[in-house]
Amino acid sequence: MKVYNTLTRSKEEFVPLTPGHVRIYACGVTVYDLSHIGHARSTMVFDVIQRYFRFKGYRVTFVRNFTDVDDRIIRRANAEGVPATEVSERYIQAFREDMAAIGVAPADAEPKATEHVPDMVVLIERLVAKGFAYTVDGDVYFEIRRFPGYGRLSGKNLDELLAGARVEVDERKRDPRDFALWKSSKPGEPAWPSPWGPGRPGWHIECSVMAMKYLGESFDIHGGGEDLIFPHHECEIAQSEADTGRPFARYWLHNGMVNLRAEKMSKSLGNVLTIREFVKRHEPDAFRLFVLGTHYRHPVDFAEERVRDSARALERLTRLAPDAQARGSGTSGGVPEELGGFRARFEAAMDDDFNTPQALGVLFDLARTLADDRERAATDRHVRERFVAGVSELVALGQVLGLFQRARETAGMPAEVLRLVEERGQARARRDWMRADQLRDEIERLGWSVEDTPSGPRITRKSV
RNA sequence: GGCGGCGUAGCCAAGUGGCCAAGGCGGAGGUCUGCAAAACCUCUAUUCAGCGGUUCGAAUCCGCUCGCCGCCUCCA
Repeated sequence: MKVYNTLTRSKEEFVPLTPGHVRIYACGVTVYDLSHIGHARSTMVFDVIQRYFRFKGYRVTFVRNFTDVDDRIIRRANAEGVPATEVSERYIQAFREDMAAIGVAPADAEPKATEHVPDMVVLIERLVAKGFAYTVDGDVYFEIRRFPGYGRLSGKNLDELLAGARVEVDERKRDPRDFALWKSSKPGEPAWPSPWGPGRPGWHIECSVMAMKYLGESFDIHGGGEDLIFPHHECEIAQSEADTGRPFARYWLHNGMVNLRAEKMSKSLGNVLTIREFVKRHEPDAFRLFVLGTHYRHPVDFAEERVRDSARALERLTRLAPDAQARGSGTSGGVPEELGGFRARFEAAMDDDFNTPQALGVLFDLARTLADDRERAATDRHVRERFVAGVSELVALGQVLGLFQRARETAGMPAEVLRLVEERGQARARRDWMRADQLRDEIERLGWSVEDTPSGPRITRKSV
């Protein structure tokens, strides 16, 4: 299996530190507001990576943190006149709901920064003791010059970094590029006790501490959005390795951004679409297909129209079996030999740095074969058996990507719609076509559509 | 300015030296059908931003040009 490692800027053969066990840390969100679809993509990408390792038979320990101490959280809390924890808890809850809505599995551990402050203090103390950090007026800074590897991950040249520094120079720092490990808190800000006085941790230190606490001083994969490469991940490496003297994460994986109107989606640009808003209009699996249709390292331009294309593509897979989306139908007995090639191709694609677009291509190829089988299933027993086994295989492979986790939305179908559908069925039975068409129109008005198939009416929610 | 990436059919998107350049959406034709759909089948890039070069052979390697994006500041 090969993965692209940002550290070496090349695809490398993946070999876990402990045979058979993969340890992954993915940077989560800062919980100061609702998460948007850019967060959704990043989270989903690592969800799929994690799922794929399990599919390959690895034991996986997957950690995704919450940053719940941050300037923006404090600002919001002050604006609302509530404690910071109220803001962060609200959005942690929202994040979990959003992730559940789009089928992202919870991580094995989802630690919060505020629950690990004492551990951070300990690490900072050690960095001070070892001469990598210094104290100024209750703040503690990491002295990047003391860590020779600084800049390696992001490919930054230290001199150029200094020249291009756009941050206002803090005269108290020994070097403008030094970053905060600990910030003394002002009145009204959350504070924790420390040898340097009450304060709160800098952003980067939390991930170092939580990653090492849950995964060990060295672990396999550290992931996040590519916008975190510098300075966040660069600083994590410096802090961690300065202390342990050992390699921190061995493979660094970064996902591309979600753009809206050709620009990176971000709060500061005001071009965000929240997950919450998104799922009102689209099926979760349509989003998954949309996201996985582009390789994770590439940027993806968001457009409603493209999600609708994905929704139509999804139909191609789900129409194969009315129950294709039913949970649990993914377990299959024997897969006929002539279908074996699909799984092999699927794995080959995924083994190559999680090439989900190619893996999806395999799924669509399989779907085409099965569609043809279905047409001929009525008259050929062998073909029928192959079709049934093939659909199981399709569902099984789709589930590796996190697709088909829940039954189609008919569960949320209003009783009214159900009643109209039944009435229409009766009208059709007496060949009262006029009444049947009239009922179909009524159902459409309620936001659902009916299609007649050999096995009965198929009701789906109309998307937008 | 520094670093990194991208430019493949109407749209989206794989492919990074050699069978006919995956797959999806859209489109065209056909089969089927109360109707409408859906489904199914077939077709839809002599060509990979442009120009040079290396090679028996390049979308894939090298150089230049043009266009776009990200990071260098909080950011998934």
